[in-house]
Formats: sequence, C-alpha cells, structure tokens
Amino acid sequence: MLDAKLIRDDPQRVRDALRSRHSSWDVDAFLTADLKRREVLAELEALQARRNETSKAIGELMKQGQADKASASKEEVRAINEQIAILESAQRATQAAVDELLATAPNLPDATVPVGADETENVELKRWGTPRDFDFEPQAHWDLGPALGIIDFERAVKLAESRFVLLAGAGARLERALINFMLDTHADAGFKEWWPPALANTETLFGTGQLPKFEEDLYKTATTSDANEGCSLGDKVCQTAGKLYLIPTAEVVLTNIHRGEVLDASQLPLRYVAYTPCFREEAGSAGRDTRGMIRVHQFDKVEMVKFATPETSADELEHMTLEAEKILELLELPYRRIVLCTGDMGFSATKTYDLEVWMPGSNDYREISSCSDCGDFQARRAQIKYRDPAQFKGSRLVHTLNGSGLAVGRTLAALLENYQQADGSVIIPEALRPYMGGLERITAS
RNA sequence: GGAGGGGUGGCAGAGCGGCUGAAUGCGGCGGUCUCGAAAACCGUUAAGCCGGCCAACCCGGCUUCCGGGGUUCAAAUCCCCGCCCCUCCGCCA
Repeated sequence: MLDAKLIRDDPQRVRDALRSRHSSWDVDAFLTADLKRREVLAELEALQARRNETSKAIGELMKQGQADKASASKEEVRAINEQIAILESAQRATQAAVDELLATAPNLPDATVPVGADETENVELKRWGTPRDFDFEPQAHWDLGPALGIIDFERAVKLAESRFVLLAGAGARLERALINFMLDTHADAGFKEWWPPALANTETLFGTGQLPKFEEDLYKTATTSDANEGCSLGDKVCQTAGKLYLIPTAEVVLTNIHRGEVLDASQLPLRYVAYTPCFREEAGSAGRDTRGMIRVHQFDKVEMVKFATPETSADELEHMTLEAEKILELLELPYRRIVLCTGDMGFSATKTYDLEVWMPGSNDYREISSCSDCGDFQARRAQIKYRDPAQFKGSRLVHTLNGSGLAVGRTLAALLENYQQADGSVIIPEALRPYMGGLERITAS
C-alpha cells in the first residue's frame, strides 16, 4: 500500500512512477476521493465534539443533583446524534472509496530500476557458469523424466488435472533431496527455519498484496472456513471473507508472521526460510509452458523472507540474491541474473532480481528465482513496524523482502536437462549426493 | 462435537455507566548520583486520523480497550451476534 500522504503531497512523482510501470491507477481519482473524505470527516468530527461537550455538561448537572436542568441538553444530543448517524454512513462510504483505491495501487519502483515496458527491457546483470557443450541432442526434461520413469505426467492428470506433476522413485527422492539441501544451506547462512500453514486467510493475503486484486490467481474452492468472519479490513476486501486460500508462495505466510507487530530494532534484520508447497491457478497463462514442470498448479519452493530497516533493505536484497545464487553455484547450474524493468515488476515490489537457469532442452534461460525488496509497501498493509528508541520516537514501518531459494520443481527440471548423458541417464551433482543416499546417477529402471 | 473461562497500552495486569485514554508493575527514554557503570531515586512514555498554509516542535479536535449491532444524554464498563484464545471431556493422523 502506498503512503496516502505521499500521494497527496507529491502527486506528480507518484503519477510518473506509476506511469513508468505501466499502471493505469488513477492518481486524480484518489485525490478527489481523499478530499471528499476529509470534508465529510471534518463535518462529522465537529458534530462529535459538540455532542461530547454537551454530554459532559449533562454529567456535571447530574452530579450536582440538578437532573431537571439537563433535559433540554439531552434533547439536543439526541438531535445531534441523528445528524451524526447520517454523516457516519457518508464517512464510511468516502473512507471505503479511498481504501479501495489505495488497496489496488502497485508499489513505486526504486530509483535504480531500469525503465522499460515489458520483459524484453529487463537488464541482464551477470552470468555465471558456461552452458555445457553437448555432443548429442539434449532432451527436454519432459522427455527425460518419463523415459527414466521418475516423472509421470499422464497419471498426474488422472489424479488431478493437467498442469500437475507426479514424481516417482529417484524423482521423488530428488525433489526431497533438493528441499533439504536448500533448507540446510540457508539455515547455515543464518536463516531461521519455519514450517508454516499452507492455507491462509483474507487478512494474510491482503498483507502481502495478493488480495483484493489478484484473487483469480489463488485457489480457494473447497477450502472455505469461518476464519475470516470477523475480518477487520472493511466491506470491500471482506467480500472474500470466510475463505481460506492455498498459499501461492511461502512469502505470504512468512511475511505475515509479524503482521500487526512492533519489532525491536535490535532484532533486525530478521532472516527467515521455509519450505512449502505453492498453489497457483495460472489463470491467463493458457497455452504457455504447457509441457513439463515449469508452470504447474502445485510446486515446491524454498522461500526466504527478511524484515529489515529502511537503511539496510537495499543491501539485504543484494545478499538475499547472492544466497539464492549460492544454491545454483553449489549445484553447478549455469544462470544469469537480471533486474526487472519498471514495466515487468510485480505488484508489491520496488525492485526485483530474477535468476534464470540455463535449460538445454529449451536452449534458453528460464526463471528459477525472484528476489524482491518490497520497501514499506507490505509493511503498511500488514502493519509491521519497528521501534528504535535511540534513533526516533514511536515506531516506523519495516521493509520486507522475499526471494525464492529456489523453486524446487524447476531446479529438478534444470538438473535433469543439464546433467543428462548420451544414454539418457542423469548424473547427480556432488553437492546433492549426501541427500540422495550417495546415489551418483539416475538410470532408467 | 459437548461444558466452562477469557480477549485492555511494547509486555504483564487492574478497571462502581460520567472525574478512565485508561491504576500498578516491567520495559523504553531523559535526568540525579558516579571516574564510569550497576543499584537507587525523580521525571517521562499508546496508536491512527483531521485541522492550525508547508516541514519540525507544539496546539486543538475526532476515533480507538477483539469485530459488528443495540440500550443511554453518556459504554472498556450493560445487552445481543460473530471471531479468536485457554481449560476440561469426546473423537482423531
């Protein structure tokens, strides 16, 4: 959520920033709605002040035993209350209009983000490793996996529907090995491990920005409960209340761990990591990546989340990205890092690095991690603050960051393609062998 | 699923319907003392919003004691509904 005060004070800056990320969010509609809101509020508060004053006077009279003198004042307050009731509903409406607009505004890009229209204008920052030179035609993982008997796409469809994956034998073991390898690596680097719920309520998904704007991306069928009955986010957002959603990423739950809390500056930065399954409707991606396990409805991910002060969040983003890259380097998978341009960034991010791994089967780099600094955007939605008495009075919003470290299914696919041999077998990279019971090679069985 | 108890400030924990935005303790901040620190003592310390042209300080107002509704001139305090938490029982991976 953007700072309403910033929009009011410097609308042109906001207008320019939003235009650079190709948002159609209407700054002027907000300013108009906000002005209206303040007008109504001023009127309402004047009446409330009058009522409070009169009521107090009645209290004095009652105390002095002059109850008879109070009846005129009582009548006056009754009249004021009728007007207040009318203004209150007007105030609720104007406030709701402002909240609704605010809830749908994307974050502003950081000054260091390159300006661009779409993914073609993202900027490559580095490359690591050299794509292998094959002396045979490398296969895609959707051919390798089934041939090895470790991925079964057909039966996954039978169990659920298309875009689901069924792993078997060494494939299932490899998935589990990767999860443990990634968790151990990040934990060794100082990330605290968590095991969160895979379903989350409305307020949680509002906090990280998935709701109210992106509900169609989330799974919610057959998972309703009463958990949001007392939803405090206002009518518009709470139309979705009463539902639990399958999390699209652990970012959602890890970030909301501290929703509504005031942290102590001495705790920061907090570095968290968790493995969870992730669920995405993939609405609107019909026809894209229909083969293989690149774009599926359920996948595993090891996710990093940080809470940092505004002063350190830029640094923390660099370190988090390096931490994700560490996994690729330990697995010796060639990759590149790109910085997303303004037009390609996600809703909540001020800056995002994507890591793309080399996929010989597609002869291309494919996204395998996305690391973002969300600034105070999510912290404002989720009310996550910190206190630093030596530096300032009261509390301030923290900065939140998140990054995949890594998407597990895509890593598995990348391993198959990069480590495939002419005979169709796949070598296990050394870093992973301890997690595979010493297995050095997957062969057809 | 059944029975009971509870949700108050950063935390713990009081709170006869008006003098309670809220006692007290802890924590934080400032000070006294000290070479310095600890201890002790003194003071101070909730948030959000609106306004005072802008910003800091400050001043005024409104709202906020889980959420929503009701009673009343007046609600943290009374009534109703909901949510959440705790304890006991039942069932269960």
